[in-house]
Amino acid sequence: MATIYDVAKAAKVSPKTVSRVLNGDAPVGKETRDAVNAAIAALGYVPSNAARMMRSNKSGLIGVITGAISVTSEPEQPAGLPELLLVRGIQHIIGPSGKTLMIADTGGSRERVPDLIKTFLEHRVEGLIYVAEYHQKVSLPPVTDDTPLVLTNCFDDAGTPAVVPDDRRGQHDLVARLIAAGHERIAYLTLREEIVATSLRKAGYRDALAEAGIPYDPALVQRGELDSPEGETQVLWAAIDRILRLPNPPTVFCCGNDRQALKVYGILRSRGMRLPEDISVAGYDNYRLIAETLLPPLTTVELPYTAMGVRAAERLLELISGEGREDAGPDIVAGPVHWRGSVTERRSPNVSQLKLVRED
Amino acid sequence: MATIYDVAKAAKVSPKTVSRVLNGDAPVGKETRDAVNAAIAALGYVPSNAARMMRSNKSGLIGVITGAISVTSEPEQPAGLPELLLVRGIQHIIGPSGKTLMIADTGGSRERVPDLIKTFLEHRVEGLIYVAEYHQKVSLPPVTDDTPLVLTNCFDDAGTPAVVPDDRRGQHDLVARLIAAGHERIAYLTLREEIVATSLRKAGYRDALAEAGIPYDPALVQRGELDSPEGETQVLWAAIDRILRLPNPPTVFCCGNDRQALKVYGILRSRGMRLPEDISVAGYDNYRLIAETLLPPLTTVELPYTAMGVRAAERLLELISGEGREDAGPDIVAGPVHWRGSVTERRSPNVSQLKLVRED
DNA sequence: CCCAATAATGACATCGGTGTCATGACATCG
DNA sequence: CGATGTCATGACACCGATGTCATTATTGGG
Repeated sequence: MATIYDVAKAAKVSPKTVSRVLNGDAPVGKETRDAVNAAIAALGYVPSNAARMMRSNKSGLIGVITGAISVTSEPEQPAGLPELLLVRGIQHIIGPSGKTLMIADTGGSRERVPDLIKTFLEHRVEGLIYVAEYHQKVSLPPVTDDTPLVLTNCFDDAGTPAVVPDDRRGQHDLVARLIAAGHERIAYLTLREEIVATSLRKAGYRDALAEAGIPYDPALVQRGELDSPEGETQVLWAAIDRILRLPNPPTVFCCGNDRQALKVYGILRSRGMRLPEDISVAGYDNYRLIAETLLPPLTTVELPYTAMGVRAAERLLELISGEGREDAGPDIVAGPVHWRGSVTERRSPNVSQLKLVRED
Repeated sequence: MATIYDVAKAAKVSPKTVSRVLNGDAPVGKETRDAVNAAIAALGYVPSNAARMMRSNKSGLIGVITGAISVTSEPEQPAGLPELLLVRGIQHIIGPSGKTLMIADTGGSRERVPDLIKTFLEHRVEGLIYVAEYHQKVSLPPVTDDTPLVLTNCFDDAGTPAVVPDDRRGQHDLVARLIAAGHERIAYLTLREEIVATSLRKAGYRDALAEAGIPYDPALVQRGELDSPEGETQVLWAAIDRILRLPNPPTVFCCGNDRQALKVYGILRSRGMRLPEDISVAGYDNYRLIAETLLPPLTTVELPYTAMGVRAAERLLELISGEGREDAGPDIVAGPVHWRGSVTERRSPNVSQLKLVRED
């Protein structure tokens, strides 16, 4: 590959002049500039980032660590889409900033993280973003002090800058909207207990009930997922069965996520119920491939992955430029409710009022 | 950040000796080695890839160009999952090879591709992989001769090394399996006509019919998708309605993809049909989130994205090492049929014989 | 016991750019 | 008209590693 010296020789100028043409950091005579540009084109010269970096000590690189690329476990799960959307949000900010994203994946095994960090440090990345597959607590090996780190979709005990979803508020907003539509008996099928989101969302569910003065009925809240994916359908079947046999059954099922809602559609229909005439269903995630494709389309809460990615990238850029503070606590990002045909309006809700709730 | 000189000073040796400890390319006395390692740890020294690269001219980087990260159009589509799986396959090969992946995305606009290529060349990537979102023909701007390029999920007129899915054979295998299960009236709901996959799969469908001596009935093949996502459900409704009103209706619907199959489930059920007792359904893609979650689980053909990524990375590594030929034509990768509960066995098929078909 | 091979280490040049400083040719101003 | 400033350009050192070659100490073979 041609170097700046080759170009200089071809254009009969000094290497430094070629450098000036490339960077425009000092005036260059028009004829000289043309000659240099011609030589560059003729030789197919592309400047070497490595050499440039040697002097400037600026790599222009941002490192992203994710498991999206090769998740081995949980085969039926969305498999990386959350991380994909997060990375998309990150790219949305990093791209225009002139920096380049380097993405590495853990290959599903957490032990590889230190290796990846080391590789990134060798490339002298200016900042690091760690992306988790679902909202969780993590503990990463320490990185250098010089290189800022932002956690996304996760947090740690050390108070590392983090961006997480507002699960509590999301569930609250959905349930509040259901109540506004006239639902009062609201069943809730949860995800696994250990998941951070589960407790937060349960709290949000109770918040909304309390606000509306509706008593909390534990019989309406059933676990719809096991630790292992085995026999999941049966668990869900049993949970739904228990709830529907209640003396005062619910008018709507809130599901732990859209995928669970997809299963619930099948189970309810196999029991001969019509959706949404006989029973309403709501999900969580706004996993559009499911939510928008299902018949009827699914009412759900958006997990604002893209927005979180945007926020994480912004925070990282602030930290790099020295503006941001390391200790500013986690950023909590809420996503909107998407109201679709899977929930009946039992009475016309005062939507304008709810919009205020949504936007405050 | 500490340099090799800092380490050398701290360990009271020459920089070159530190280099030797790092690379193990010449014998170093035990005491010296320990002293150097201690100094490295104390200073938190991480070697600079840029400086290393200056001498060796080996970047150890592989560039991947994809639209996965920020697809703007087609909101309901799988949105990048195919590319995600492809990248996973690529990573599976590149990671162990000791090289590092750099992933850049087009941000949905093809015009950015030349820019991305330039950025990669500045980083002196050793090879490039272009990943398309669906099987299609592309025409990329020329890259340097030194840097090998492999197209994945796409191909061009110039005969650039490429890896594409075997849509014809995939559809053939599925239909052959349906026939083996006793189905003879097989409806086929297609995707958009312009898509490469559509014509290939239609050919595969006819191949399988011909092999079994079943006459081709054009009335059973209906377009189930429009150019724009508007009114998609209506089109599908109409297509299904036309087919079901035939004097000799089908026993199974083959869908253009799993997402379409999800919609077809809803439509058939809203017509009061039971799945799979009254009618069978098959998909394409093996989009597991849908195929495994649906009730009943969906029979489908796998689009072997991961395998294609693996193959593309292998080919690229061959090209980089000089083994591979530039002109070896496209690699066509077939995926297996996944047989699940959405298709009834009308007669016990000779599966062992089919397995042979599958594995040859 | 001498010579050759090997171990262990360092000095120095080099990779491809860019920052610093110097230089000469004009242009402008008081 | 001389002093000063800007334009246009080049010489040279430097960033942080590593390849080459040189140097010294040690070991083994004949």
